[in-house]
Amino acid sequence: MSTNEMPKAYEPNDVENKWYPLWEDRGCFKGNPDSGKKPYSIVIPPPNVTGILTMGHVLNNTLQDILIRWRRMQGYEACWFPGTDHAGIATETRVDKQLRENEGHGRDHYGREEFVRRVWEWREQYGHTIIKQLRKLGTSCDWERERFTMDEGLNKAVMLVFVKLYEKGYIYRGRRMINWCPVSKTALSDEEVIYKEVHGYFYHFKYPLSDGSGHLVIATTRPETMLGDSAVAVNPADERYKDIIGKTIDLPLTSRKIPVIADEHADPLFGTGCVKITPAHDPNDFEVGLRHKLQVLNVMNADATMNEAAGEEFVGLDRFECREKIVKLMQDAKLVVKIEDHMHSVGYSERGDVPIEPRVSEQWFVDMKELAKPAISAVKSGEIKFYPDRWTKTYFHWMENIKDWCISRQIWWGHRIPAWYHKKTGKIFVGLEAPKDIENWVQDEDVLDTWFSSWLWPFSIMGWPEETKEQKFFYPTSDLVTGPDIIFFWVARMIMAGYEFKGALPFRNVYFTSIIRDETGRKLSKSLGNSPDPLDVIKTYGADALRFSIIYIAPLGMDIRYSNEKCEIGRNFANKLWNASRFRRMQGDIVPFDISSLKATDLSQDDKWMLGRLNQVVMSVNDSLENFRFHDAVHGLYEFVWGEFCDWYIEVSKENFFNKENTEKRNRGLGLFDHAMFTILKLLHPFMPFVTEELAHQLGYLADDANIMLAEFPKPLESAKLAELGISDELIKRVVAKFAIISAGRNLRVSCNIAPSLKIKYFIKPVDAGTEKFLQEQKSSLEMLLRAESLVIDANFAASGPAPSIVTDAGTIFMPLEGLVDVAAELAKLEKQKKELDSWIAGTKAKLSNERFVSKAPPKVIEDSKKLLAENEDKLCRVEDMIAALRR
RNA sequence: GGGCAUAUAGCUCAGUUGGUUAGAGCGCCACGUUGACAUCGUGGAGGUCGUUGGUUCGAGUCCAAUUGUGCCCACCA
Repeated sequence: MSTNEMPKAYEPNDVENKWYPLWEDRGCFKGNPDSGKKPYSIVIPPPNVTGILTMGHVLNNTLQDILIRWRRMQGYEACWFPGTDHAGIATETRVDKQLRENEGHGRDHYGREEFVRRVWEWREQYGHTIIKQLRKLGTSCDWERERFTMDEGLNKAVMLVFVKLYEKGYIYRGRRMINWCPVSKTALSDEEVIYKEVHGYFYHFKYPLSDGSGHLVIATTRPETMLGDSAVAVNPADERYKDIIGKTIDLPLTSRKIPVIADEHADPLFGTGCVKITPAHDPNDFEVGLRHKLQVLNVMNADATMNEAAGEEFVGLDRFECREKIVKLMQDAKLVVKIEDHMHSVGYSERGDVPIEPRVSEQWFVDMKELAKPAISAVKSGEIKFYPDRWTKTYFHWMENIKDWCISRQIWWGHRIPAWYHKKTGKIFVGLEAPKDIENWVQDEDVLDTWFSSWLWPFSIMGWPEETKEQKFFYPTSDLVTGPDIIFFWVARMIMAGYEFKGALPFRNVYFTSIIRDETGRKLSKSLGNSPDPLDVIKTYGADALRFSIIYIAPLGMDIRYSNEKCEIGRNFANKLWNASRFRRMQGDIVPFDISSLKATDLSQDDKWMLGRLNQVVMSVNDSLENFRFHDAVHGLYEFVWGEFCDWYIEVSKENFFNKENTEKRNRGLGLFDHAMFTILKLLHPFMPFVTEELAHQLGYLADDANIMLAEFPKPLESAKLAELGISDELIKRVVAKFAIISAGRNLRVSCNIAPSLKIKYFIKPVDAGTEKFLQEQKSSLEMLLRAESLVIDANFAASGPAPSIVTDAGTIFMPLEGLVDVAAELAKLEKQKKELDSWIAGTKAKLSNERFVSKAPPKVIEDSKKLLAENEDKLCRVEDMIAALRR
């Protein structure tokens, strides 16, 4: 081995492209239900088949990959089930658009059967993009188990569920007011409506009474709907309008007379207290209409243009054109009282990005109330846990007020509703198979909401309704990682489906990810152009860097502020690992080493410190991951690897490594280094799969055909072993204090402008005999780290002249420089330190002499305070001595 | 209108059950190519924890009020 095999800087691209196919070929990702190990499973939130990888996917899938790799290394039979979602409306829109662009005709030109065929074709050609992209990120999904929500097996599951729920009476068909998207021309569920605060106008119109006795003033934000008005309502308790109830109105711009009715819906305190009632175009009015048996007059077409019922002069107008025209006509007729600016929230269609239109139509619904019950208690009892826990509140609120779910969609791409209508009798047939005498029946034209297949995902992906080994072994799944934006769409419904159809929870833990925003806090979106392409980022920084950085910057349960530059954190860190490994390679091949035969006498204090800290890190990484504290795990590792292992351990090791004479000692040092490095690589592997695999091989820790991703995840040493090796918190503290002396020595050098290359004399006056012995043993390493010409450790040291010095916990370090010392500056520095100590001591003394503190605070706290007080008093003495010496 | 979250260094965030006079990264300043690393090293400056009040021997950490910000739900004709 020679160093020129390892370039100075880590180049991730080749490494990543090399390992991924190898892992896949070697079957590293496979989940085997017969292994006899403990199961650990995750189902991917299926990305839309039309989708391309976004930063949101990166975060979400990195988290899942961390969990799955960690559990796999821990010895679980880990299986990550991947797949894609057919995304009904999105896909249909996409393919329709493409056909229009390429062939000049939209979907209607082709007819249902041909269009659906074209969508499948499209899916074959483009539908695997995101799956390929996920591989670039390093996700260790069991790709052989990839499923699509329109697969035959999943279709069977969907059909069966529909029939079962129909037979149970939970699914029904009804004429209801639903949310209608005029662009997609389909019904939507309540959850697919996005409310936006928009600026509009509040139009106050006069509605003349038919008997000529005057007029009422009504206010509306949607003048175009007046063409469909069926009544004007006033509150029955409203004295102002008592006498008008029962009269009729001549509805302007129409030839219709509509009644004035009394209904609680009218709020006497709002506006004029009179409200126009348009049963076909407003959900509240629809209810009023039902109560009063009013005519439901639909004045719009499916695309939200006005229909014949609106009147001749309005037919064909778009609803917004119609609005303007009506306002104009009302103004001409002097029926406009006023027009006010008005901010209000308007429901928009998620896909079409236009205001939805309330519309009365025949749709299929699921009555969710019974389904919700076990799903509520599962989360209440803690059988299913949410991380962060606060999402349970959102969940309960929705579940406890759950509404019927509108599941039919007037599109072609999706699972077709298994309902047939008899041509003559109109009878409804619902079943898995079409009726035998099919010639007498027509099938329902609608397809099911995409989520009606997604909610079965945790078991349909495992082959349900067939009884499969996979289900027996991997269901319920372990953890679910998803965004809180689909808690209702997906998470809640999966829980309901799990209990209803499998009789068991679908997953035990749900981790809700953060939302990714740009640096200025805006949501990432295509239209804002602030959405980086993860593949570009991977090319520039590496997949490991992207993965690591995004976890590193993800605050717990809050939004992430992302920018590409943040990936430098991960890139630099990968490079740091690379160079630490490069350094190791320069010291020669790996040597035989067995941690279990190690004795305390084999170890330097620095070794013990390093092993002790490494052990703490092992514990905390495992603990953090158990609690889904990814951020903590990553920060702990970063800090340890960079700030402790590289900054101190490698530096102190150099003395040993560069001295080739004591082979035994040197080899032991190399072995210890390798033990630590391999442990670090394993700990980091779930976060940075590629570079860790590469380095484990570069360093010779693994056979060519072995993989770090299948190595055992580090476990902490037993406390007996730690004690046996002389590793304790006390020892760790001592070594840290030694490092503090070195930092102080460097500080002295810089503050006196001593060239770093210049070797100088240092003196250390240790605090006590124990420390003196401890430091004395490590004199040569101290000399090296201080770049000292010489170092004297002497409890009785007294500077002969003015000597810059710094007082630390372990002792005082001096840098005597005859003639070069700026006495005033030194004094100022010491005075500052004295002042700080004085005030600290005064504060602590006051606290300790406070009777109530002494009587109420826990003994441990008091003891610690006293100990610190003594230490700091001692420190103060030393500082004062120094000041006196300088003044002499 | 209801709910959830959040407010800590110039920026982005840590800060576990209240207990040394608050930490990290980036940025900034100074110095530096010392036999892993300038995607680097060494040292340094910089916050009193949104505001007010309270509980407590002791509060960034608990409580109340208040202000700002973000999100969710409901509803406003």
